[in-house]
Amino acid sequence: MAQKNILKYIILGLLNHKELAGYDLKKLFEGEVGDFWSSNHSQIYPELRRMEEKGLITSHSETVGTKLEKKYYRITPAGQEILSAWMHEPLSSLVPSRDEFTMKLYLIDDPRDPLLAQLFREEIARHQKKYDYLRSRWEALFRTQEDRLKHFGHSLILEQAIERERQRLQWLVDTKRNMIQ
Amino acid sequence: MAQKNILKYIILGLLNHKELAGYDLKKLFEGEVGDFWSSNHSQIYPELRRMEEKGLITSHSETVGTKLEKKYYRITPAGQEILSAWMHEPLSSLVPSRDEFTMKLYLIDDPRDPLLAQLFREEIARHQKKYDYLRSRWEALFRTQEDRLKHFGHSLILEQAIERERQRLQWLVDTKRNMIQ
DNA sequence: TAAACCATGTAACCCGTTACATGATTAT
DNA sequence: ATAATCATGTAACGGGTTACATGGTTTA
Repeated sequence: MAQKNILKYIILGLLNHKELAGYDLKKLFEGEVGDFWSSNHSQIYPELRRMEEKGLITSHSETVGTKLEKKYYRITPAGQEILSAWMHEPLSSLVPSRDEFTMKLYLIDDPRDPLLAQLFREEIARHQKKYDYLRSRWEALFRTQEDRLKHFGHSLILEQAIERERQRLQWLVDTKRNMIQ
Repeated sequence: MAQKNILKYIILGLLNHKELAGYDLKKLFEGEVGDFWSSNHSQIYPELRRMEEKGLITSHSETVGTKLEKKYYRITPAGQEILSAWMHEPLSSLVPSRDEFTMKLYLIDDPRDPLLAQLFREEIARHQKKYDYLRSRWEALFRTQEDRLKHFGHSLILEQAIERERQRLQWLVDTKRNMIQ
């Protein structure tokens, strides 16, 4: 085994709410799910086929217009069992973060290296942008308490991501200021 | 191309300080570098061979004891240029975090689901452990100002990681408390 | 003398990305 | 008309993990 196939469980989890076609899943990964997980259609379609072979999902086609076929997938009891088992399974161990900023910073051993300030500027810009984006997502999705309750998990991870970006930005700005003078 | 080969630059950056054998790199990835990046020897050795073929590094063998050979690698001017170019290159875009906790949380839409509290307990335990570990690493490595200056980048990313864990723990504890009652 | 560690390699496999490919439908 | 989007697939490739494999050296 190389890595464990988490995509399978994500798909099961999404299908557990309602039936979806591969294209719908792709759109979800480009939209609201995409803030936390992404996947390309070239990975989704073969995965769906394998999951159907294993009996975790079933499919039925519907025609859109006159010729175009849309293949909807629905979770089976077997699939729900697999999903539930995964949800109850302990979390696997934390993996190192592995971002480029961290690694570049690690390799700079001289506080006077001019690269240092540039690196911080870049990282600050990246995270500021992400922070703003996530906040706008929250505004769009969870302004009312009703929306927050209806998609409880989603609102939680979005809030957590916003907090994470806020904290990271603050650390970056503080550390940069302390370094420069 | 699938993913970009960052390991190459990490290795170049490590060899830029002093010559190292594949086994030394493996040990670094199990030790202080491992907090932020990890790699197996099965990936390191072939990578070193490819890098030597491209002229980024050179090797010379030394015998340990009477028979055991240790193959030391040294960065070449060509390798230093590649490393410097990467260091000056803009950071590539942020990728979604993709951890299991986040995804499981996303799939829980009911605030009363008993899985919720269990998930938080687990995640808190994981991050508490990581937090304690990172703090002990900092204590071991950077108690004196001299040590901090000597390995400036390393001390910075360790501090950042500690802050990150601290903030995440706080969010987890606060959110769990608000949820439960 | 046996266990732990040093030291280096290869092979199999899976995941995820990019690119190739085709055709229908809708919006401008 | 034509561009954008819908909809579904396959192919090639690189990175990373696990397992297989071998032998030397040090330590308890």
